[in-house]
Amino acid sequence: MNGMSESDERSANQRILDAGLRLFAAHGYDGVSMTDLAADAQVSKANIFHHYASKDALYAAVLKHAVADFATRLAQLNRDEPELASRVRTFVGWHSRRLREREAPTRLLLRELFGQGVSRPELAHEVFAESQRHLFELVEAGQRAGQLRADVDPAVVALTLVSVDVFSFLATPTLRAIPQLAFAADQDELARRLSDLVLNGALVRRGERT
Amino acid sequence: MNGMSESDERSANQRILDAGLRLFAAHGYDGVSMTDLAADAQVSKANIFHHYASKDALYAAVLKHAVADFATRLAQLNRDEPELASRVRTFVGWHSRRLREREAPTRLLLRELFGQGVSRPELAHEVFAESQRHLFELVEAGQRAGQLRADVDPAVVALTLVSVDVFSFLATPTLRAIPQLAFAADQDELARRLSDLVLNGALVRRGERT
DNA sequence: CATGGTACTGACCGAATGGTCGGTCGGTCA
DNA sequence: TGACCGACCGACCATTCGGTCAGTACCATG
Repeated sequence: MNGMSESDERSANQRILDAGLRLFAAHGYDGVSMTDLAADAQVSKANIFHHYASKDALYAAVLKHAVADFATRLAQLNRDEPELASRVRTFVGWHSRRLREREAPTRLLLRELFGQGVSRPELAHEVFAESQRHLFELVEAGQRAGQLRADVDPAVVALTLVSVDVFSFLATPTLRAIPQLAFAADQDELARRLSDLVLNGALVRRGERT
Repeated sequence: MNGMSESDERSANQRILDAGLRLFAAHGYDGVSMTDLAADAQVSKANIFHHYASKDALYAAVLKHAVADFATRLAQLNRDEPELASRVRTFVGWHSRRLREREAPTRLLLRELFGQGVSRPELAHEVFAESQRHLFELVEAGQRAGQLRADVDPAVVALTLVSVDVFSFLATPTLRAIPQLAFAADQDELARRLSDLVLNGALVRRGERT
């Protein structure tokens, strides 16, 4: 039995990692001091340096965990949905929801992806490329099935979908304050409207209606 | 004649503001020290405090200038372009280009917009809302002219266009490293493909081809 | 010439920073 | 039992932080 009085049975190391994830995600590398970290993890500052050689090393470890966490969950996309429109809608909603429910790792990775982090770009890079790959395949499958135009670049579709998801996630507070855009704070509503736009386009057409 | 030996005839105050813009945009509020600022502006640290009451006050001033700079240039959108498709393409290209050519203020404003700044959200908020308003009008005009579907929400179109622009801007280094997405680093190419997707949609249609 | 105001500086301050050190404690294994 | 080890801590260190202050140089107006 260790000395921890109540609850919080996690190892000190785990608490450090958790605190790092939460604080670095919320305030950025420079916005968090080792003293903050130690207090949040209920650990002595010296103990953090016992587990990690430097603040940089801790940040790197936190980032690595965030990446691992993300990568594991990426594989579970449902491929068996028959209708293409709902497959796209499902992906967008799922992606959008995941950003929010894993807010801390998302923020951390985005910072790296945007090159504003302490520059460990390769990691975030991998995660992003992976999620894009999934979308490429989805679109290409739609093209092979003859449901999607052959002359649209799958990359534009993929880029568009995740861009809107990411932007909506990051700008949520602002969007909520603009009545016309408030819908974007609801992931399902966003998925519905966005996939409709991307699939059907904004121009009027001569023929049918979906 | 002041003591400045060569070139750099700008006032000290202006140099401070410029340094603040550049450094805060690149490293964030916490990532920049007053000593860094002073060195970059070729001014004594005490002089900065002579012009601005605190680091916060300087940051606020820098942010205000960035906003002003942005707002002035926003009004010059060409409304006389007859064809709708090229109007959209023009807007996207122009917007995307402007983010890049005004990189520092853009980064500063985005940080605020994403709520990761020192929380002065109202300012960035205004700028964003304004650019969205322009797009709303563009789309609504298209709808009145019968060129755009009446049942698409102008807000989704607007959100989509700026989302992709912003994401492409922020993630440029990453995008360049992914062959399929490298096109997004070229603003004109991005404008072309994005506006095609948003206007025409990805689904195959029975009738014509654009 | 005095006077006063503004731009500007070097030297300095207490607090906070990332990081170190000597040492305690509880367990493991020979 | 005793040697050893990793987890852990309080106290401490040099440096840097944002900010202050007394004073100088310069220019305008009386």
